Amino acid sequence: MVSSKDVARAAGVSQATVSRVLNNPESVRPVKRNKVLEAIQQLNYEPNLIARSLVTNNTRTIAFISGSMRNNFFIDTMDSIINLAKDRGYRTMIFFDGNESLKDIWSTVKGHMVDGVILSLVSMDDPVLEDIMNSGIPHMFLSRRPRFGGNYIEIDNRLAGELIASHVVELGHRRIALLSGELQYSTFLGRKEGIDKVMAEAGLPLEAGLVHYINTATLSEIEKVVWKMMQFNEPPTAIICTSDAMAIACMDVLLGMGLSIPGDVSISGIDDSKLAAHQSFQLTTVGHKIFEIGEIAVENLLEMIGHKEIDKKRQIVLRPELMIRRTTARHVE
Amino acid sequence: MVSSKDVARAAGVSQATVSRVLNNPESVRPVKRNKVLEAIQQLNYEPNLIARSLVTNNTRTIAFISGSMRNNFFIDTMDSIINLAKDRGYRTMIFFDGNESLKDIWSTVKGHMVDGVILSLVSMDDPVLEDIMNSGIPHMFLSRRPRFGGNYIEIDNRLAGELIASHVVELGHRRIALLSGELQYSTFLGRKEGIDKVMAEAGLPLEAGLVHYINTATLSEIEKVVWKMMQFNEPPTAIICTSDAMAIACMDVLLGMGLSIPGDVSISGIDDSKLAAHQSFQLTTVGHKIFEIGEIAVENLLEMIGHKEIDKKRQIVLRPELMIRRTTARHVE
DNA sequence: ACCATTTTTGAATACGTATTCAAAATAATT
DNA sequence: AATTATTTTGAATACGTATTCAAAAATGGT
Repeated sequence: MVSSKDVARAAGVSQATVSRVLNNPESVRPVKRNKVLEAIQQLNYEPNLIARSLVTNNTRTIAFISGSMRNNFFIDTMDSIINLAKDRGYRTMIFFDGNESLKDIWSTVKGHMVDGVILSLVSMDDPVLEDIMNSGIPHMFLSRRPRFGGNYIEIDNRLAGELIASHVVELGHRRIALLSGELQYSTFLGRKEGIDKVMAEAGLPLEAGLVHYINTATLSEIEKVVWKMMQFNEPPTAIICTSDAMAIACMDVLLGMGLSIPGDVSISGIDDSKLAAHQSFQLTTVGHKIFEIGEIAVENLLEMIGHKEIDKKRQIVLRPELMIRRTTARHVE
Repeated sequence: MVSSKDVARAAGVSQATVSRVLNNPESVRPVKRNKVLEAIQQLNYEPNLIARSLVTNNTRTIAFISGSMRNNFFIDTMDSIINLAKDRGYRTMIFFDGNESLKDIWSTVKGHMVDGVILSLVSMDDPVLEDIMNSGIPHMFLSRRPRFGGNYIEIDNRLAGELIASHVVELGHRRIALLSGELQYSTFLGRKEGIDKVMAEAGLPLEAGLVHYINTATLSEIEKVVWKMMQFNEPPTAIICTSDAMAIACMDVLLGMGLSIPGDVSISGIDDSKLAAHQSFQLTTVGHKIFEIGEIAVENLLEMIGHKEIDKKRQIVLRPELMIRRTTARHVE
């Protein structure tokens, strides 16, 4: 691999001068500068960003710890994060949970000396959160956040739950099922609280057999669970899913069983991912423009990286809206 | 940031010993080893992977130059690539085209000193391909490949085109439209050739007004184009799209116009992305297990990185299968 | 207890870059 | 032309790690 030393030799200057041509071209006289530029062309030289990072102590890279691409929420946020970061001159490294713990991912992220991190996949009480918040590495939690503290952006999950539950209740449904994510995640806890509140007020507390907690990383239980529920003497007439991804998986199962949506059963999600709006789904859901969530996360992160208002607490809660589409309908006996 | 020197000082050993504990623990006596491990714990030390890469000259990172996440083909391949690479101990950096040229992306990739690259987004005659193939950096082209040479994995695109066109023709369609990707990409060229062949043999050469070349990065023209075609006196009764992503976007437009699929018009894709199989789409398409494509690319790349059969030409062509689902139907006058 | 081997250790160095500091070259002023 | 101020340059160094090489320590055999 050709290095700046090779360029220096070819151009008859010192390595320092080559470095200057790269980082501060005006500081070197045109004659030499051109010689260097020629040599760079000639040798097809590309600066070693690794070595550069070592000395500058910044990588112009941010990390995004994301959930699986099987979930369109993460696709949408990832897309907006990568694109905005790129516009701002930053590269994004993507990390998935897989089966490693957050602790292991965090080790790797720290090792990569990224300038900042966006985390989308933390449970509320993970012991490593303390480390993360004290690490001095700028961070934004996106959607899922610690129980206490941290910089985060999320939608008002409680409200989201209330909006969707009210909608379903108002449509006259009484046997309502809930497919929830695991409650160690702030997102799903908040959503469920909102739903519980509305259901209680409506005098329709959720029945045990109709509430299921799904592993949102794999969604693997959904098929079995939905299939089973629909075999009941009185199957649910509506299934509230606390994410679009679950709703879409759920629809796949129901349609596969030959049921019609919303004829036989109403389905709803939460997130308002891009896919939910597709004419083939027209999923009723609640959310806030997803791309905006990702962008706000990046904007704030870059502010912190740039030391702007460094100690301002960044805890942003967006107000979600109900998107009534075509997977929910009035219940008729 | 705490370095191995700090650990060394705390443990009362040399920095070299700390390094050894990390990379070859058996080579240091248990007494010292434990002291070092304690100090590591104590100081919450994390090795600087950047610095490590600089000296080892490998990053245990591969790059994936991908198309936009708006296209499910790339989501599926990305997912399988990242996961398999992770299992093998490699991290994946994702690069998108955005509006930079492949040349610029390639510069960045080279700067990051990745151990290998998977490219999914090259046109056949891009001048930078020469550089890439001569760079000495192990590479695999995935799906899209150079006109000549290179290591690649793809499906038999010509056959894919033939299969889908035959299917549509056999269903009795005569006014058939084609939504093709741009022909500078091997993928779309091959697919169109297969389609053209079948259409010619059937005595149904494609009419000018019914063939459109779509910018597959944005898909932005699709709405206008489809809308326009459907206003014709004799609109097409089938639209062949040369990617699932186009087909799904196309369906969105048609359904939005109030048309029924396949009642009013048959739609087909190519790729067989996961999403195409969803009950809400049931898209007729042709392809080969996508996850396998990604995995084969990774396997081969890692072989090259590990210098196994280093100079073996890796040009793999998979045989696609026709997946008849529910978006195509017999044409009745 | 002695020497010969083998194992463990630390000092020094390399990786490729940016940056500091002092020297050299140029420009500005008299 | 001589002096001073300014700009441009190169040598040296630092970043944090892995590795080489020689010295030191431990082990084995007698």
